[in-house]
Amino acid sequence: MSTTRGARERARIEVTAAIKDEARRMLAAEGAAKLSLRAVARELGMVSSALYRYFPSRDDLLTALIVDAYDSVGAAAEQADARTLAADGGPRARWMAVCGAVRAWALEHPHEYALIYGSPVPGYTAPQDTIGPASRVANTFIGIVRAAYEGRGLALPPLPAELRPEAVRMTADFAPGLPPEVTAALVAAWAQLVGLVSFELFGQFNRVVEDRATFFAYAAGQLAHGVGLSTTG
Amino acid sequence: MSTTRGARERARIEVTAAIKDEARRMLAAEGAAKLSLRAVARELGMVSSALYRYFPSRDDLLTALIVDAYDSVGAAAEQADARTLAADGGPRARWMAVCGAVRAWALEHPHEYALIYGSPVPGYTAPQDTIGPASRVANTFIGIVRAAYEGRGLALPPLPAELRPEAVRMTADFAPGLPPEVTAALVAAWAQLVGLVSFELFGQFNRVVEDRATFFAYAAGQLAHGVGLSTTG
DNA sequence: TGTACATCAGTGAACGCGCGTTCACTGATGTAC
DNA sequence: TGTACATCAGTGAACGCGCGTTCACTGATGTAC
Repeated sequence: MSTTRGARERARIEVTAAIKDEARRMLAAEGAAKLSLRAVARELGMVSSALYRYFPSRDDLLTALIVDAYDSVGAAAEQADARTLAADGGPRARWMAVCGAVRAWALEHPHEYALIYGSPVPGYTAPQDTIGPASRVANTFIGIVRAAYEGRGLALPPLPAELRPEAVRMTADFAPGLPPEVTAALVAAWAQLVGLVSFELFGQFNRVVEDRATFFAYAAGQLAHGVGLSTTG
Repeated sequence: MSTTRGARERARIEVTAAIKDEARRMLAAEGAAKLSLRAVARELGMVSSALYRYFPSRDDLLTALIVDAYDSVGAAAEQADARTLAADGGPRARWMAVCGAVRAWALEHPHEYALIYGSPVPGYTAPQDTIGPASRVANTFIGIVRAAYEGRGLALPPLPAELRPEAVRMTADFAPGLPPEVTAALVAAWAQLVGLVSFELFGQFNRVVEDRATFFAYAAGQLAHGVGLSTTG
């Protein structure tokens, strides 16, 4: 009974996965706005109404894809960090590795990247479920900087007085124990990193930057410096 | 006759402008993907086919909106710079003013911002016409940094050797006369600035950064530092 | 082990909707002589 | 100044298309006794 019920359940899991895979393929081909339940069903040889057994609406399918995308880039970041740590990399090496992993993931999954870091999909509002997975990459960076801080410490210029309360609050909210200077610098660096990747991915570097990998490594190094990670390590 | 022909031409200009205005309003209400010729026509009390007298296709209307958006943010940046310059602001003050102007424009025109700096519109490829207007903001920053460089000079760390050829090429292409260190830092700063604005606008700062204006000013100051603009001036 | 019943995946038709674009047309405005 | 002609903005109907979602249904799979 647990095995037979398991059979039906396993089938359900497989079909759900197949729907998401096909949806991801369509996302890559056409973009989020053109993602349609009917087209996904057609491609899978199902009738469109059958998809409603798996996703109650188009928006729920979108949400599932968004959660998966956050998890996918989060896992890529965590793995890059773990690998570097295992190879005795210091905080700066880990920082660079994670930046590179985010960029590599984005280049491999441009439409999933656009889904989570690009312009919001019109008419769609992200539900609560996306919050947890959304923070995995940021948490990886926090971990790196925390390790550096607890090691040799981080030297950062003092915060402007106006920002201090906000930085203290942010620190308490999601990076307790870090100095507020570090938290503020980290949030800025994270936004700036996404700016770099988005520019490359969305074509803003066309006719401007040719050697993108080298340029990205340079800019990621700048960001590391911005959060107080020195050139060594 | 020049006046009569002028009458017809003036009417044409007015209707063209009305179409673009209405399209912009719909952009703000629904986003680029939902922009439809039929809806614009409906709103203007015209029949949809009439729009084809003014724009040969939906994509051409989009292109016109994109060009206008680039010009609009470009003008905002240039004006902020000119005002600061007129008030005897130094390069750093000008930098901060232009960063703030870009952010302010983005907050006022979120969908037009998304149109030019967000994820690309699926199925649309920008024609040549957009290149010129697209560079107005960047050119404003180049002008500021050039003034600083030709004044007291800018102290920046040396470039990584691998990036030098690329930085030299970029300099020759669009910032001749600047040291390559400055060009590279400037391009990175520009991408990072857009990252900051996008995070705020696209909701990535929800539950993270509350006091966005203060945070932005802090981050823009960091960017100024990154291109060698010191705290004075 | 066998039977009666419940669950649930998938079907096929239908609903009402909006879209971009084409085309032959009307009628007003502008031009040439 | 008046007339014949050309230009061109706007009309209305039509084309073919795809979409999300609902609903009553069939038939296979699983469950309880």
